[in-house]
Amino acid sequence: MTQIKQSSRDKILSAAAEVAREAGAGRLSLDAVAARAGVSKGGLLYNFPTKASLMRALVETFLTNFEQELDASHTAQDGLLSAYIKLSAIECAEAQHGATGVLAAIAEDPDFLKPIAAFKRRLLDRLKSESDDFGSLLVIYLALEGMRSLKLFETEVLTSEERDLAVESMLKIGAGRERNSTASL
Amino acid sequence: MTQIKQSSRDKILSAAAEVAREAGAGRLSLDAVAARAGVSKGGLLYNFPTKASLMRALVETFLTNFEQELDASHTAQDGLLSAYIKLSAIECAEAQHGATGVLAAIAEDPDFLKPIAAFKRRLLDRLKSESDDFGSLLVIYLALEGMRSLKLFETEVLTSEERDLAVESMLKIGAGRERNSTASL
DNA sequence: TTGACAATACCGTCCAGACGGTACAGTAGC
DNA sequence: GCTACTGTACCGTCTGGACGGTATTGTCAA
Repeated sequence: MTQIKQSSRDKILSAAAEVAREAGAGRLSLDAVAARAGVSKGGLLYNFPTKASLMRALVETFLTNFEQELDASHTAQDGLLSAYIKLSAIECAEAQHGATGVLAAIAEDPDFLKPIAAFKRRLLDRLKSESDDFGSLLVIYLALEGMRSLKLFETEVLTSEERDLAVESMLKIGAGRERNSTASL
Repeated sequence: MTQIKQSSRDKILSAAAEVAREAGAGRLSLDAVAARAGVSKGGLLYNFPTKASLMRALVETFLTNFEQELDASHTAQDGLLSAYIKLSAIECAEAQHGATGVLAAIAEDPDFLKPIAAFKRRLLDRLKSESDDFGSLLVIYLALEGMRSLKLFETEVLTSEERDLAVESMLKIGAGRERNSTASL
């Protein structure tokens, strides 16, 4: 019972992300999402009573997924910064990811930026506490933010080789500055 | 005559950016823009026959303004990279800038990303030709992209002091790598 | 074991309102 | 008298969401 509910919710959420990517973030309609998810509009509205609740779920699942993956990667041998760099690299190398749905949520209501901003700030503070060179950390943090931004907008500005080179440089800059770490490349 | 037309156009363009920022990028309506600009809807549609043409103008003016400012900053004493870093810093420190309108255009139609991506790629290639250390350049380029992204979404993740520190670090990383003097554009 | 009922998970229809866009008559200033 | 609008009225379309209906599954007393 929870199985069916879960899969239906997930289908809707990924359908929403797909529609947002194809039609444009501001052109996400419930009808289109329902059609994409193979669900009737009534069914969609059963799972998400309002459009706003769908958007909220889109943002929340994205953030919690990311945090879980980050915590999973952040093991003993990898410092948080290295884990964050590598996770971001993997995410940006993937063919598609759920961030386009987040963009749709923001287009719908700019208030959705608040939890995202809080999340980012919390992450930066965590990174800050593990670094000795705040200046370099900031540059790396911003560079990852930039990489994610380019990916988010699906503008293929960088080639995959350039992205790899950028990640390599970041690890080189960041590795030496990580507190108590045996950072490997 | 061109004066009046220009000021009216500009009023509409900045009004569109304001509406986008306040209501959300995906909630930009012509009625709201007209009201904001102190112009009738007829007047707006006289200047911009379709919504798409308004969006196009929003993107174009943003890109051309940026390129003009960059070329103006890029003097003999300042290399292109330094100029780009400083210009980005100034832009991100400003209370508001026109990029929110660009976001609205993207929300309306993802195709508007194409000219933006082309612009970014051209800029990166120009920077590339003036640098000896492509890895560091990429990190700086991405960091500026990230800074602009944070500003674009108006998420005040970084304090102004942190932003200054980041810029300082970028200049430090980038300055030594800049290929001196005669740069062929 | 079965029949009555209830909760879940949808479907299909309908509608008020918002939106982009058109048309056009009027007018202020150069 | 032309340019550059204003103001209003209107149309067709789309959208979010409300609502009533329904099939399936689960629960529980008799």
